[in-house]
Amino acid sequence: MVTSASLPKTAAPGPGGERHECPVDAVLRLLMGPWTTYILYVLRTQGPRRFGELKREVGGISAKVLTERLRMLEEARLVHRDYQATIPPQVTYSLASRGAELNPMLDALKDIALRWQSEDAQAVSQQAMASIRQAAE
Amino acid sequence: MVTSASLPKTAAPGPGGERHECPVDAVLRLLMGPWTTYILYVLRTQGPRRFGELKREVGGISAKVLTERLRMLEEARLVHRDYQATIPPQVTYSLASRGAELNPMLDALKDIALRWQSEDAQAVSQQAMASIRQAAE
DNA sequence: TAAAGTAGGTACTTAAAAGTAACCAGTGCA
DNA sequence: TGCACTGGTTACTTTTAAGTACCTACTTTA
Repeated sequence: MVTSASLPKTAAPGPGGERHECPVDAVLRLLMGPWTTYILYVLRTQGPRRFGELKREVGGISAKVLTERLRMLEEARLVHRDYQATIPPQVTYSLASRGAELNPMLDALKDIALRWQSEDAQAVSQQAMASIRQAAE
Repeated sequence: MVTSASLPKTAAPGPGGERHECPVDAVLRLLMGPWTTYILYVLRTQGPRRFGELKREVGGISAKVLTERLRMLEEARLVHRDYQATIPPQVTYSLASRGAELNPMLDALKDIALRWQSEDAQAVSQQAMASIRQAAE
């Protein structure tokens, strides 16, 4: 068993026990599942969306998982849920202020990710060129 | 099935199919599993470490999962593996330059995470105070 | 002689997450 | 009349990830 006192503040301790010690990990756990960043991306770029619209735009997601994700994001106050008890009911989801707070971080992450991707693509194409040259000998 | 052409560049497409479309998601997938950020944290703050040391410092992790994570981080070139074929063999892991590139992003994420954590703690304590006042009436 | 440490690998089990399909109420539309 | 739309919920199945335990080969130490 891991003694929590011995763990640094940014630790992600054992899966069984005392999880929510590291705030960084807590935020990463919000973003990590499949679909989550995609949902946030749609709300960021397309603006507020109703449940059905969201489900159609995030093509392939099931209603169950979309509901789970939205509930989780709502609980973390990253998105806001507006329920109108009309018939049929009208539920609109929008990015809350906390969602917008993530933007600079996500943009920085995007810069890194794109740079690495192009570096890797370059490395792969160079490898391919090398093996073509080798085959030509 | 989702047509990849219809997906925005930051999409995290269906779990079955074409995953590695979104570079942001690709990086998040590196960081997300349990232990991963912890391993990087140890290498960032403590410097290069051997396998056994790492296993002891990341208390509670199994050799299997530590190996998996290190292999994944090595393949993504976040971590460098130095193998010395001595007897017994000596394997040292260190943070590669790509690992250091993540630092600004992780620091920004840490700022957000800590702010949210303290905000939430404050909200919880205010709620507790309110229910105490209510009980006192 | 036997245990402990080196850096893992392999097989099996378990638990969590995701996917699939059916269903709800109430109304509009053909 | 019967299907589709609204925003989900529930039960069931499948997939995936993680955990546990045991194994290697060689050396040092007690």
